[in-house]
Amino acid sequence: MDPTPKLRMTTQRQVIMEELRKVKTHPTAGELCQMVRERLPRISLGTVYRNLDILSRSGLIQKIDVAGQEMRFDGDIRDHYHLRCLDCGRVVDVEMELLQGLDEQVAAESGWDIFGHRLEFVGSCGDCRSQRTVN
Amino acid sequence: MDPTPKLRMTTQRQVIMEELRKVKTHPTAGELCQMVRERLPRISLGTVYRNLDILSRSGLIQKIDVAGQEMRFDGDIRDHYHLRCLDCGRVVDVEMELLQGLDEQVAAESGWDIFGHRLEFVGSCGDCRSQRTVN
DNA sequence: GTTGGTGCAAACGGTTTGCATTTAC
DNA sequence: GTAAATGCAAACCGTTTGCACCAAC
Repeated sequence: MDPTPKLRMTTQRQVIMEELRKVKTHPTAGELCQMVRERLPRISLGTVYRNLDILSRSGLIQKIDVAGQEMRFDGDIRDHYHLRCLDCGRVVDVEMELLQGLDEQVAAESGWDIFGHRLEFVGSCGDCRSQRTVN
Repeated sequence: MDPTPKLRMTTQRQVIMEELRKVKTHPTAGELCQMVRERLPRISLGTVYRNLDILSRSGLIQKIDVAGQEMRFDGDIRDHYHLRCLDCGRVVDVEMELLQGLDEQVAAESGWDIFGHRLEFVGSCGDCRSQRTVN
């Protein structure tokens, strides 16, 4: 059965977590791999993916699969919402209270078990907007 | 510059729209291709993708890129929220009022232009839940 | 010493694209 | 007749996986 194989804290895993916690940019696996390579030049992208998967399953980081985009990762495990720029793709946190009662409302209406919700705002960040008005 | 090439209503495009509007299941491109092939056996998946892209850009259908999943398409173009089953992947509509004022609130807080938001509930549908309790 | 982890490269799967041919207008 | 659309197959790209070697415990 092998219920929960015990995690080993390897150098790679350690550094991946540290680098991810260091930034607020919600990097993709590839971006994070680049960051980690500054300290561990021989780390492979496959290892980064494997660790990001394990760490998010363990609840140590968050996988934020932003709609229709490359997967991104967040060292901040508190539940919060995101805002995505349609022009440059960057993702930032939204400072906003969590919406209360919605999950219960949808559970009652649908008859499903509701685990939670994902709210994502889409727009254009200041930088991209000003570039667009130039054109 | 070629600002907006004029759309031709081909048989393929017509049938793709008809089949998509016929169902409430938010099919993937592959699923829709299968459905369309009942009527046009020689249609290619590439054509389906191209048409889905064109139709959604034209606002005739909706692309619902559910986070981290295969892309799905919706013949219903009214703004509405979705509910996804984590076990079987199906996506259904949520009967719920649109949340008012959130976009303005986030725009004010962030300084971005906000185009809208996407709200997606995740849970387990009745079928999958009952299967799980069996195990 | 055991077993989980790593690096590498190949495979995978959804999506996009190049191109010669067909079709709507 | 012309430009847009099609079918086909290959390319693309993010992600996963198989495997031999390595390292945490």
